[in-house]
Amino acid sequence: MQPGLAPLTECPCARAVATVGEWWSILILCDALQGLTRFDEFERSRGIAPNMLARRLKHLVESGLFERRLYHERPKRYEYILTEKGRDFFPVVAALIGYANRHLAPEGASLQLAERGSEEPIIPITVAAATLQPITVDSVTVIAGPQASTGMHERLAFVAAREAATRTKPS
Amino acid sequence: MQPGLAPLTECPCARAVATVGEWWSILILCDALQGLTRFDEFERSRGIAPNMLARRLKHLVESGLFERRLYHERPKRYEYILTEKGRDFFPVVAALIGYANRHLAPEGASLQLAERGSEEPIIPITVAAATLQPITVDSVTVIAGPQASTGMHERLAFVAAREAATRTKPS
DNA sequence: TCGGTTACTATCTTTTTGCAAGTTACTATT
DNA sequence: AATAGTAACTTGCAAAAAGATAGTAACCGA
Repeated sequence: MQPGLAPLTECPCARAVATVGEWWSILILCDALQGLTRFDEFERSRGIAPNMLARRLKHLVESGLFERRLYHERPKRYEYILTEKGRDFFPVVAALIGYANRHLAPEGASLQLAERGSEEPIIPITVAAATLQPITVDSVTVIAGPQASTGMHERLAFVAAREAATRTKPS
Repeated sequence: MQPGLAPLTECPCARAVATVGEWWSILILCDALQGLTRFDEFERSRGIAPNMLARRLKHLVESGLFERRLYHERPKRYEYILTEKGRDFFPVVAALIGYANRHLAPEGASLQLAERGSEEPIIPITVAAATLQPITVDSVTVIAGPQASTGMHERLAFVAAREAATRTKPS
């Protein structure tokens, strides 16, 4: 009755989580977006064990978020610089920082976003590109995209049915 | 020379990741934001093992993102409904979906955001609340918040120094 | 009474994490 | 020349977490 699981790899969230979804990857990206590039900088910044860091960096390089670049021959020294794909992850990190400062920092923020230059604090919000209307549960849903599989369509149909049912008998 | 690690718990990213940072939590939230509420709905939606699901749900309830509500006495049946804190995670999920559709779906999107009602597709962007300017690596930095510790200030000073250095000798 | 539903727990195996230590290849200092 | 330091890792191993499978408890409906 309920849709079989739409293949895990089809959901964009699942893909994102498979790429950057472990604990450390997000923190490493966060550091990188703040300008860190070198192995020992990441290592010391979070106190991550070097084997973990090596694994995560390898994965992130393979995923195309970092480029491993030789910056010094003899001895070979590498740094990890963000690709365009990596840099474009910033909005997600920004949204996460916004969320954390709203809900997970009752005593006040320790870190916030600011305009580069003026240092004017920024509060991040996620909006629809076309209308600039904020994205909320009440105003926005998900729909099938052009490449949606049959399974995905079934799943969305199921969710829509559930939603209609709860609206009839709200609480 | 380099700052000792600012305590892990102080970085908003680290807090967010500690709360919702595992693989499954984000996917469960994603489902919940689409309207699923019941144990077996989550279970079938992703094919998650029931022990895992129970653990994750417990954690999310303890973190205040879900409320476990009895919807049927005898036999006791519970559903998991999002709290305000849980619903406010939607912008982060939306940003993630946007990222995944841009960079991780070369063949095209299977799932996209849309206006509730009109079903008009929406592309999510993260902007500064005050100016509505998009948040990018080039235009936005992080600065210390009012509650920043000494360690955090040191860390940011280090990052700023690094950045100044790379600007002098760019590549 | 037999099967089905819902919401789990229990057990066990596999995988991942993370600490500690070691390695390689240099440069800089004494 | 010997020692110390830096940078970027790798290796080995114990502990923790994940994940598959199976079982339980309380009902309902035919």
